[in-house]
Amino acid sequence: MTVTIKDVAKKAKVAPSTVSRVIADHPKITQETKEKVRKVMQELGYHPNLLARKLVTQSSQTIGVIRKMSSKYLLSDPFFPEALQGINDLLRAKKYSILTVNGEAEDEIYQEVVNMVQGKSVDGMILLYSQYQDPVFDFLVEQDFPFTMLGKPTEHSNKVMYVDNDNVKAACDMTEYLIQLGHTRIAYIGGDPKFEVHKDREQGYRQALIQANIQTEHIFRQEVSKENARNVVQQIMAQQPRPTAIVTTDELRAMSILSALYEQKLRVPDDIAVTAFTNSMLSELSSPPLTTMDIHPFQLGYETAKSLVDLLENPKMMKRNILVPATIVTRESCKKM
Amino acid sequence: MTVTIKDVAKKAKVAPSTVSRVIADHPKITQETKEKVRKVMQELGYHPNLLARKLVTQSSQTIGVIRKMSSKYLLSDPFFPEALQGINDLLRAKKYSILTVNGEAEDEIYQEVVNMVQGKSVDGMILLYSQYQDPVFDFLVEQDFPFTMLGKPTEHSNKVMYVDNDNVKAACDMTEYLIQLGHTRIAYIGGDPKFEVHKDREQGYRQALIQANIQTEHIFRQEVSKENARNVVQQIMAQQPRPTAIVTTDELRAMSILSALYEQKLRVPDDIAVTAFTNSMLSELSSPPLTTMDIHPFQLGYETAKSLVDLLENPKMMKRNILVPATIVTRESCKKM
DNA sequence: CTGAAAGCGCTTACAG
DNA sequence: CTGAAAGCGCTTACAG
Repeated sequence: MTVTIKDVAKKAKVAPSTVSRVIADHPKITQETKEKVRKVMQELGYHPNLLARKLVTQSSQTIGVIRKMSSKYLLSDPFFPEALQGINDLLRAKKYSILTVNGEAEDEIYQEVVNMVQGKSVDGMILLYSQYQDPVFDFLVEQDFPFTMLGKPTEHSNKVMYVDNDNVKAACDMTEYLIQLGHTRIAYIGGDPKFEVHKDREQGYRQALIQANIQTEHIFRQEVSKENARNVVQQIMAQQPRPTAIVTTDELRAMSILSALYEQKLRVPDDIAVTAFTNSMLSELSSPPLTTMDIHPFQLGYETAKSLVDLLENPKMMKRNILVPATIVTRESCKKM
Repeated sequence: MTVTIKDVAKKAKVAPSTVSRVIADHPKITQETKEKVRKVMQELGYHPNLLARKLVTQSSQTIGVIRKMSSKYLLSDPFFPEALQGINDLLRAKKYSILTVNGEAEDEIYQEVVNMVQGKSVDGMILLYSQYQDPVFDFLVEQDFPFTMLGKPTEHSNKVMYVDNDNVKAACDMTEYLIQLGHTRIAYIGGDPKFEVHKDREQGYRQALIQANIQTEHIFRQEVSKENARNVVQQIMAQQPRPTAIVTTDELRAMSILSALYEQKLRVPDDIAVTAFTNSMLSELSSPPLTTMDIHPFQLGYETAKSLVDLLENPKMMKRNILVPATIVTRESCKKM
């Protein structure tokens, strides 16, 4: 029913191997035969079966992209679509397909990853998160399977290639920016430090305070939700003297805080300053627009994919990690004290 | 190097076909042989090569999910992650893998889709958009390739299965809601009607006005951007008498409008009411929280995937389309006149 | 209940 | 420059 290389060969009166070589545009086939074969391919409506090619070449030309939704809010974080777009663009250019895995349940993800690797469905993997004691990570390291991470690994960092911002520096820079604006009482609202990114940003915040000789730190760790935001805002406002600025680690978190402040009729930036990370469209569209650390999600994704492809093309390459500089974009959510 | 079915067969002293049957848990193999073979599989660390299986069974157990980014802002629209999650969950449960295609350039997407179909890389496809005269759509219909759409097709709607809201009704309901609140001058801000969803929602808006005997319609079609929002708000405010409510068709659009109103120091809902569609976290987190038409993106995605799997399992099934009811969620962005 | 054989649709040394 | 042959790793009638 489907037309195969043999059908083309028969009709063109050549061997199947010749047809195969024409498909690959092999240099040693005469222009004449190529044209003849191509004409027949046209006539018969032939299209190579990729599955068969993959089986014989032992290469799937496919990359698995693993995303872990540790909580519902991560689903909406605009960081991921932008990073995925970067991965997508690079891989498309390099003729790789993308097989996605995303889920909440750790063991579901783990099982899918194992199947993909063992079943030879992918040539490499990209992990979109970095978490302490992650079974997927451990499995890939143990199998010595090619993969790269968007985010700094918590261990084996000499064996694994990753792409990340310098999150310590980024958070430190953001906090320093607020200090320069005259703030001295600055709160920090981030996520669970079992994720490397949150651990680093907390540390950056602390570092800035220390360097500025500020004694009191205000660290809040929470899932993003409206209720949590109300809670934190209440706690912050109850302090004497109260903080005048809030560093948050992403846009949804920042929006939840803006929302809680709005309910309390607190004005941003007049009553309190708020900052975010990521710099997607949300920072620009929120009211007021958010001063944000632009971590360049697209480029992070792009470079993560590029590192993986480089590794696949040259398995013996020296490992290298890439740090994408993060830059502050100032908008109306902060002002000089 | 990699251990195959043959290696297992040899060591277990059975035929390769027997090993294959053990993997498939074939009922006619004795428990005894099964155990023997499984033990050897364990010892050797055998894992079936999925590529080989797919080749011989002529089935990829993979679905292609096509997303088209007609503009940058669509990248950040929280509708998509939620819908994709629904697709993901259903397909995982049914043991299908997901191959994603997304891009801006129409011909790039088209080329990838053709390759996937011709190359037998996928068993079916899901289209996450519906657009007039879309080459991908035409190709799939012409090939009679199994696919379902999230969104109502512009043509061939008898041949194609789709899942959607009743967008005419949803927009009509939303407009009527505002009318019930006492608004009579209501503006509508949506997207290009070449996309079916926007065509329908415009129509629903019109329908509500007609039913309420309101003569003047205010329709704005625009890409989402801060500048466009400023522009539209300016136009709306310049009218005499000016509209007192704005229907927008998604959350990012609504946020851009809130943002422009905020700049103009116009208060929502006191000076003007604003509504949105989708009802992701953004509606809840924006300031003020948005009254939104909940279109249940997760369920839309889930049902779209389910329809496709049903079709694949039973190619002769009667076509059926699914409409997911949309429901208004009221929040603080509207109030009685 | 199990095995021998053919075949899925391709690629790639090896000859000539 | 092209062909015949083997093989990628599986599954599945067909026998027995």
